[in-house]
Amino acid sequence: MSGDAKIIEVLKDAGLRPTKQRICVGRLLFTGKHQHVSADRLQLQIRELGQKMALATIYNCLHQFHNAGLLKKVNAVNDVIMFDTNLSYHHHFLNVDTGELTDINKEAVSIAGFPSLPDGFEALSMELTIRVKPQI
Amino acid sequence: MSGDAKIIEVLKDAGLRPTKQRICVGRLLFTGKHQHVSADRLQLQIRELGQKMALATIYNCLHQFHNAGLLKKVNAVNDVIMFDTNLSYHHHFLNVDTGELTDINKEAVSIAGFPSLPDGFEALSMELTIRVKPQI
DNA sequence: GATTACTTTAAAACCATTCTAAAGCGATTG
DNA sequence: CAATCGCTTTAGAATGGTTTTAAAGTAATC
Repeated sequence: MSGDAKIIEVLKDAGLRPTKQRICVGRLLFTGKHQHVSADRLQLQIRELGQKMALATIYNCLHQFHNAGLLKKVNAVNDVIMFDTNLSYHHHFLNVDTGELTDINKEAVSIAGFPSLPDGFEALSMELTIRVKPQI
Repeated sequence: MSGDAKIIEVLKDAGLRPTKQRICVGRLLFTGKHQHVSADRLQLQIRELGQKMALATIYNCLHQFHNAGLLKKVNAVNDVIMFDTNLSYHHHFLNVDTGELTDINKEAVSIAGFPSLPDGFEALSMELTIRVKPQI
């Protein structure tokens, strides 16, 4: 399990105990390839590995990872909370049929002119969503 | 009720029977001033008028108005479906504390460069959301 | 005015997410 | 290594926004 060592380190650095469950979720998420996940889909993936984990635990993990800055929360889609392993500033295509998100190449879009914020407010983040659907 | 005549016309043009309930909701929505509403908030407004309407009816109205092109659906906020009476292309500030949406002046932002879509997909809409919160 | 089709309604169902409180486990200490 | 302490996990119940259901109501048509 040399792969787990890295994940255990990441968890510890984030101030999270490296429990069996967090390591399992971490292994699925931090593969190097960015992905967009929901708790539900993660549970399926875990089941496919022959393992079992309470949905509440998966939600716990995702929120803890998010609070630790290991995941980004993206606009919920069809009432489902989605997390993104790509932490850098970027935008998304949203397939309205499936709810699937795809990263938009950062260079492909640029937002020109930042609007002045309402008085007394500060900006936290900014995200462009392009809703797409398969052509008929 | 000379004001209602206009709303009845709008409903008829949309192919919707001008029922008491649809007229009531229409009167609250199509005031000339754009707004962002949820079913819940609409029900409160209706109650304040001393009227009563099943929540399911309000949801029905909102979806029917949306299907008829009288309302735009905007990104759900805190698991609440929001509708926008401003049909033109524009963007939003989202107050993360309250869920309140505010239109961004169209001229204040411009999106430069449209990314090429995934193969076989067509774009439906595009929306920029700037998450804001009150300064401490 | 009767018929017909569409609407509204209250209540139940739904479903993603969160909460609860009891059992489990990781770390620390001696 | 064993005992302890506090954080975690868990199953199941609760929550809350939205949708469905099926029965009663109402707009339009003839």
